[in-house]
Amino acid sequence: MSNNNLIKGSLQTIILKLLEENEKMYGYEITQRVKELTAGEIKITEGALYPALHKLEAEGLLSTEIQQVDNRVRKYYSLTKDGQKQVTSKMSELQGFVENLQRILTPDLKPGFNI
Amino acid sequence: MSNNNLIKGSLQTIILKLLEENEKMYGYEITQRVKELTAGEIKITEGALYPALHKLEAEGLLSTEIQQVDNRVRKYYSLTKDGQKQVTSKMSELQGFVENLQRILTPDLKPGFNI
DNA sequence: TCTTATACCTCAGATTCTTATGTATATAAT
DNA sequence: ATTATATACATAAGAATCTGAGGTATAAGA
Repeated sequence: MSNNNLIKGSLQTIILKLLEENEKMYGYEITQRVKELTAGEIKITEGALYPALHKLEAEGLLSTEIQQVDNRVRKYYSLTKDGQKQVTSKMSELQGFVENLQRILTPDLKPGFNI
Repeated sequence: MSNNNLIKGSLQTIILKLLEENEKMYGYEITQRVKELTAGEIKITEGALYPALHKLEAEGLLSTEIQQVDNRVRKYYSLTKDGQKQVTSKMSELQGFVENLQRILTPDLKPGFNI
């Protein structure tokens, strides 16, 4: 509820990874999934999510498909081929960063820590 | 060397934690320590570091002390009492965020993963 | 009827970074 | 003697990414 400023830079990876697991999702669904997975501790704001989705689409990593559900419009996003490739590299980039972070912040457990 | 955009938000915590372990450090020393701890994978740029140090000092978390070493000026930073308190909360905030990130990104290992 | 939930969107402002630039001394290389 | 690299500080323009507020619209529950 206030540590969300740490998200910067990892939101794209979160979106891509969720779409790798789910085939297709719409924006609102993504916010709810993240809230659910983190017990409400991380809340993706719409002001961050939608611009991020639009950017990923503009970069060719996501494709969209509009559906009508109960008179409501849903915009489904799914990974393109380029997007599928990017998931892997974005994930290892983020994992590598987290490992480096642990190396800096927990100097006691240097050799092999489990993630 | 390009995953540095993920640092956003965690630089303050890195600085505070290093100072908790080292009593006092100067800016250039911090950049070298981080480079050394991460095998050169994370490079703190001066444009990011110095403003961050100044901000932490302005917030009363760090105090400074200038020293002359070989006709060169060094500005040593150390934790104030407030700074010492903040290290703990910033650290648990960051650890909590990383845990939530793992919950989102690695849905396979939900129960108890080691960090 | 009003609030909450669902579902999309934009935009001003804040924060935090990168990259470039500037100053200055010391040392190693050419 | 000069140039490049290392040490050591700093600022500033611009980019990227977020927060928070606002807007539109439908559906369901109080």
